[in-house]
Amino acid sequence: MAFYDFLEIEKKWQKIWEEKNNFHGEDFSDKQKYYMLVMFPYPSGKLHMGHVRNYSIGDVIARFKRMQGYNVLHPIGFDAFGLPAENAAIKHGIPPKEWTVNNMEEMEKQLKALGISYDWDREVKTCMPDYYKWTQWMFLQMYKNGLAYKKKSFVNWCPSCQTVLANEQVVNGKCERCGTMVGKKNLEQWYFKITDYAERLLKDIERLKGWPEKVKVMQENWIGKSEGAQIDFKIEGRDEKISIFTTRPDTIFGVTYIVLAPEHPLVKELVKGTEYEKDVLEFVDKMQYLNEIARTSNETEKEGVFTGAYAINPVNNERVPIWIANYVLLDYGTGAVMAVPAHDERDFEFAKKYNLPIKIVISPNGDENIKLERAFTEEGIMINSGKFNGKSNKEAYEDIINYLEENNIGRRKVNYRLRDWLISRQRYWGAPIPIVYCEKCGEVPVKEEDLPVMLPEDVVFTGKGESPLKTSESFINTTCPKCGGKAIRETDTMDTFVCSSWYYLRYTDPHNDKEPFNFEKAKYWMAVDQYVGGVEHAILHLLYSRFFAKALYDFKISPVDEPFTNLLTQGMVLKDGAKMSKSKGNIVSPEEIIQNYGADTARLFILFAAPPERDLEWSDQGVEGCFRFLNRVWRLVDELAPKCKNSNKVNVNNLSKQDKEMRRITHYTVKKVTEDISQRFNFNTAISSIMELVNAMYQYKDLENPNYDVLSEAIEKMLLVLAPFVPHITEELWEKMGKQGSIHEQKWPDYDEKALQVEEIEIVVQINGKLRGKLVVPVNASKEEILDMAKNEPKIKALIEGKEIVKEIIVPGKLVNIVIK
RNA sequence: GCGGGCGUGGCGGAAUUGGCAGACGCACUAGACUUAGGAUCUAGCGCCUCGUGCGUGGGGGUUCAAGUCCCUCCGCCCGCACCA
Repeated sequence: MAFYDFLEIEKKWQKIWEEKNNFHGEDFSDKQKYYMLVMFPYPSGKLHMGHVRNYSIGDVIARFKRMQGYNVLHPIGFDAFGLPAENAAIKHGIPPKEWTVNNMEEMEKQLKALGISYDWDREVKTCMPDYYKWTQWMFLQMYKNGLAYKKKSFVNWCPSCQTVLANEQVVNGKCERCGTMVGKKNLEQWYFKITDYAERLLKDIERLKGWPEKVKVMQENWIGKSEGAQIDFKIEGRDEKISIFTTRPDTIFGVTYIVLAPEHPLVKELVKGTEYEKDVLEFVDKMQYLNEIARTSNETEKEGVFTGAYAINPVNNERVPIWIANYVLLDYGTGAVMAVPAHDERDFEFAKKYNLPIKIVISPNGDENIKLERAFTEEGIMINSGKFNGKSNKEAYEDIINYLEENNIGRRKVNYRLRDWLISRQRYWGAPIPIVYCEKCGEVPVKEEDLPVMLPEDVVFTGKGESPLKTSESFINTTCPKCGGKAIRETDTMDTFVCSSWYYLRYTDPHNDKEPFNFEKAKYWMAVDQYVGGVEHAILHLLYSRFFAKALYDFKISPVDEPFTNLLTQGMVLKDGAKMSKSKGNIVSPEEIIQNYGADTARLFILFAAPPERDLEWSDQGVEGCFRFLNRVWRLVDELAPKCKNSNKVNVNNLSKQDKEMRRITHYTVKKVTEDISQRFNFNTAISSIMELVNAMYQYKDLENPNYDVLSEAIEKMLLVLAPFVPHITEELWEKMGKQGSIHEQKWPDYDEKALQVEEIEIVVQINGKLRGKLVVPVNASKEEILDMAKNEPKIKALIEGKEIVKEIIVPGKLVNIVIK
């Protein structure tokens, strides 16, 4: 008997698949298309178990859909720009390109060793000029359409990565990549105007029926829509006004002070030359050095100072003091707030601390004599609010906005938390922003035909806060595309999330050198039918990609305005209850597992141990178990192949009871696996039902007279349904069975409804809802017959003897419940 | 605080519509084969006070019947968090 030599088998088939190139997605095929996408990896050097899980899930779906007759696009590539490459250059003197290319080669080998059915012809690498040329082209389209602009403002600065970060890349005040506390810097930077798309990004979440609720809620919160009013307050003795945003215009009569963010541009003006100047500027200074988290946590105590200036409440001309405080943020709303301590918890806390007046304008029941222990934020009746008194605050909300608009002192306003996407990075290893600065013409975009703006190689990596591109003479000096005069290049590169915001489109036409992709090809393949990846991209990559799709759709470049129809967020791979990490020393290397057990075992374990969305606890013994199962399959087919090779189609008219039962299990398994994969992606239960089939086959084959036609059918169907999970062993056994062609090019098996039917079924008999006996009855027995048989079952008969029967419930095919007193 | 998810044997997890709780796998126990076994096969395996018993985080409810529906409490994980 040949043993299961997984190393040999996997090598053999990987070579054949590569030569035959049979996982190719065909443009414009008549077959129905299916675009199966996994999030492409950063080329860190080695695959980790998270990758293995991601790609195994994707591969099962791709192979399954292919067998079901779809024209499947299943591509892979590398998100290849980014900091680690540059850090390697600083640390070890290896050029970023060399480091990245080596890593990609290594990871390609590992992906191939896993036997994932990628269309390798479509591989994209974002760091190559043939790709980043088009990333730069995308920038130019954004620029042309007014969605790319430059502005100076306080930005997030990671001192470790020595670059600015987008808001999305700051997690709990820390750098999303390296975990360092992020600071603030006032810099001139490039932005994409994602805020123009806030409403559409929000509204279209409704259309994402195939996305997890969790991700949709996260995006909704991130966009953070709130409705209210913008109201102008005059400043006493000045011409300027202060505009505030509020969601509670109904409380405007309760305003007792105004608060500006410390960085608000008016602050310095208001205090200039006054006795308050010193204190205020000191406070502003202090705030600037605080990081985001210390500044914005609601556990941080509220602090503020009076500016000495007053504003006038436009509805009642009351004079209210203007303060600055840490709890007001410059970049939300207008950076200024009207404070209504009676009806806002934060304002209440602040007013108590600094002894500011509290004026009640909404009362729970209309009563004016009420005392507040804390802010009253619920609904009520308007008081102390002039002509709005006596109305419900809900009604007053509308009336007051109308009043403000009529008198031109305020207007209805929708505000979003989402801010524009900061895309400049002061780093080398990214796509250069295609802009030059001309002495005469100023900021000028590079002409499309001059793309790509190539990354130079004569750079010095200092790791010191400025783009290394500044050290390249050959790069920096250029001529103006407009006037031909002397000009210098923009030295910042683009955030790598720009590269990954459109890669799914490039896969549809990866070798096009005339345009980023052909519209018709993209139209054929898009949208992505199933996207699989980690939930850590719930906001970052997934929101940016949605923005790109919409912007490109508006420019008539993309055929779709939502890129991903269905999204599966896989759980993490844990070891000893924690995420695998170097520092914890709980890493299991995919390479080692493949070496010791084979790729098929690795894939099988990872798919079997938990449903895909859930976290998965690594278990060496679990791997062992999966390896045992594959050996069981191997031995079974190895033993039976000679007897089954030349068998015929099953003659259904000539089957014993056991033959029928074997066939029933075979066909039921096909049904179950088909449903588990296609309806719910429950690979774990699909695999367990195949295990049950194999167990049943072991029993059956050792009977006195097994029917080899039945066994042959069972083996064939078992191998077919197992093929998407463990592609190598099934291919080898398919060949052993004397079958023609690759198992992966076979049609997904059907099941025969008739084979599923049984003549007798087991029925549960309950007394008062408790299990008291079992009964085998003909499948077509009537309710009366079933009840009769149940009552005559000796055990049941004894129990109901002499008791009054209150109720009898018969559920055909399931149970009988006799209720007695 | 708000939002989302989860809680089932020693462990990972099944139970699709309210209908036999614990499929499948791991671990464990006993046996067979064997020079040997960490291979393979067979059997057992929720708990206990062994009953007409108990049991899906706790308590209550609806129902002939609840892991599943309702109420309530507890615990854990994830996301957001002074957003005016």
